[in-house]
Amino acid sequence: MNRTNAGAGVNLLALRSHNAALVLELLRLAGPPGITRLELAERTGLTPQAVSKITARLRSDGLVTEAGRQASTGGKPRTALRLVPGAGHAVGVHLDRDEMRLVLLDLTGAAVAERRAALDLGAGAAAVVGTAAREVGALAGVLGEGAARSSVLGVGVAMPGPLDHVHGVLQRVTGFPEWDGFPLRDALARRLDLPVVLDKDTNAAALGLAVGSEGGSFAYLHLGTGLGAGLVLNGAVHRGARTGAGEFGHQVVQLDGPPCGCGGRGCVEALCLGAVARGAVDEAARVLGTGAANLVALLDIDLVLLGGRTVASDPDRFVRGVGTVLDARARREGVCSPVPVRLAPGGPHLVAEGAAQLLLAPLFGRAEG
Amino acid sequence: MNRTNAGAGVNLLALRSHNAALVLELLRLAGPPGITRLELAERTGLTPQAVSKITARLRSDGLVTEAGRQASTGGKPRTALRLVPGAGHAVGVHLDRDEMRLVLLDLTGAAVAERRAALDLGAGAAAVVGTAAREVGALAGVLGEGAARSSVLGVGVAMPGPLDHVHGVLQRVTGFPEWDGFPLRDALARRLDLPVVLDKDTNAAALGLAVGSEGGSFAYLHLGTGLGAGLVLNGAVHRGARTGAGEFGHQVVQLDGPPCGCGGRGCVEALCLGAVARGAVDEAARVLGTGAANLVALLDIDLVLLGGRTVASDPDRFVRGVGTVLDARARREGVCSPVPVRLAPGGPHLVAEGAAQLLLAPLFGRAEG
DNA sequence: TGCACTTTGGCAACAGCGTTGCTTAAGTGG
DNA sequence: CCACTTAAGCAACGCTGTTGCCAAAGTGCA
Repeated sequence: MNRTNAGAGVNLLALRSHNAALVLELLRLAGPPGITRLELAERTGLTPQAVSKITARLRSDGLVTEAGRQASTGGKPRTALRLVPGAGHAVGVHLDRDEMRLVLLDLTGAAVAERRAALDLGAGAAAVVGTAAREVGALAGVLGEGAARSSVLGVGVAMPGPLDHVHGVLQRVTGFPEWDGFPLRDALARRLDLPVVLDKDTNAAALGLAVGSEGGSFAYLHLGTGLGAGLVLNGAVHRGARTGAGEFGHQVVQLDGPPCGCGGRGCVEALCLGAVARGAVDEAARVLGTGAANLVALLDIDLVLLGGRTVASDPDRFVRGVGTVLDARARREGVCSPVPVRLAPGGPHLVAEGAAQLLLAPLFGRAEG
Repeated sequence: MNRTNAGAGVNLLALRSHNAALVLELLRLAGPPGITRLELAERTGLTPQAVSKITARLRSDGLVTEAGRQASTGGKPRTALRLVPGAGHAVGVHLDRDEMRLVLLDLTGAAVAERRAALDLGAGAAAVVGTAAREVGALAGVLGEGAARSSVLGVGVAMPGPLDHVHGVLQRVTGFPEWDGFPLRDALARRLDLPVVLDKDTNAAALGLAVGSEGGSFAYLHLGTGLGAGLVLNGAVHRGARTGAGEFGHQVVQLDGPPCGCGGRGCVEALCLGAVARGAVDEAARVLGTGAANLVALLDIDLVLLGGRTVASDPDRFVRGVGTVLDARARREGVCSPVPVRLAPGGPHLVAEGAAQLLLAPLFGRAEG
């Protein structure tokens, strides 16, 4: 359940869905081999009987099924339970600078289908919404027209910020002033007659990476044509009240440094991309590492994941360079185990998959934060 | 309730205490004038009847009492409810470099008594624990020996980090290696036979400031002999898994800048305090503002509060200087309303009061994060 | 092959939560 | 004085997780 803000009173209905979501989340983490009722009971702190009742409900709803038995330990063997992949689907749309990537995920988060299309933001809102709607329709078409089709929970859309994920409104699309303040979520929702959720690309990526990992905190640093971050704190994507969190590119790491396109001076993004343009990848990694170290120290992050086209152009050097800075900083602070740096897994569909996870998340108790 | 980690299953007992805590939190926010049952129902989302039952329990527990009636709006006037201040107390201890400050708070967070004592960390753990225990005993003595005395929930201790608030163990006390790894919480708890909670001074300050404000996110920047931060995200103190969050002083804002005592270069703390030492307060404020702007952008913070002896020496210039940097950054990013900067309220007892709040917080549903 | 033992997991009864429907209490206003 | 309005408790209820019990389904030794 959630924070102590307004309307956080919990009645029996809320309790039920909370516990059901908790069980679903553990089932999702368990993956195809499944998890037994007694393990669920142990991990939730609920009694085995409560878990039996909850899983019985989930089974009769078609979300969960039995999946064989485990080896006996001297008595009746435990029955494994697992998610029914086809019980729910979600579409994820990644609107990037020049192309649109779409994925269709099942309940377990596995990609069922993918699509790509060219994207021209200059064509205006109506055209883009139309294209997106057509692509979503075509993608969902693989499910046929029966129950599978109606299992689509909705569409998640991820794109570069700034935007407002609460209201689903774009604030600004650099280079295309006609998009200022466009209510993309509602426009697409009306067109598709499906729930739509809008979020920043970096947040979607972070959510995609957070799925399948328990609790923990990490930062996803995306270095492509720009530099941004997605933050996961205690297992939840941290967006801030205005979806502004993760603005990492214009962190100043060199007071009165070289000017940046944003009007500031000494921004990480400018220093980083400038170095890359000069072919000084190691220097770029060192700058990125400095920003990452600031972030890690400020938030006590467990893990740093790197991604984006620029990183992908020389992944090892970036990972090594950032790691070196973090290690040095950790050693100075007397921390025993430095924060690990890794290349973000997931490949080119990471953002689209994360966008789809925006709709799956509520099922598994990951509230929108 | 909390995150989806382990043991987050919610049974009826947990539900009851959650809703009770929610009601208590609203009663605390309402302060002396109190709040009516129907308002509580509206704000919690529970039915009036549920609130009646919950408040009846709280009244029979002695935590809540009726406090007059509101003006009628044409029918039976609503009855206001308020906390019973004396129903619970908590002691807060602030261990600073050279002195120890203690406060005794009642359930509403009001200071009932205060004490000060000299502190010599060089005297060793046993001596300090002894002094602290005596001071706590003397402070609690004002409650007499009856029910009031037994209403003391425990003792919160706040001191400079690094430390581990989960295990209540100090990691390092700069200048006094004999304190490395000292289990202060357990030592004091055994001595006092009371629950003890340990946290960083900046976190305690942030908690103290968070009490009485709803939801929201803010950063408390403390500039004294060092520079640290306390972060409150969505109404909860963000500590990180290792109580490391808020390490703000050694954020690098000038790559390869002047060396800092920590071994790094271009840390905010070194630049800031260096400027202050040179009498360049405006420059110090500008540097602090740069770090603050980084933090605000990264986390989408609503408010920045400044405190600490150095800030107190020229508060207006610091507030103005930091505000200028934040405003400029906000304007560049096209944000309509810049993040406000204010002097932290609360005075010299802020940290000690926050330390005491560490024990009151669970009653009001503010889980330890 | 049979029986004792272990372990799983459903059934039934139960306590306790918030909810609903209703009644009583305590005001206002004509 | 009485009709009306609003607050808040009482009683019955549905639903939650819990407890106690028992059938089901294995293992392992005689």
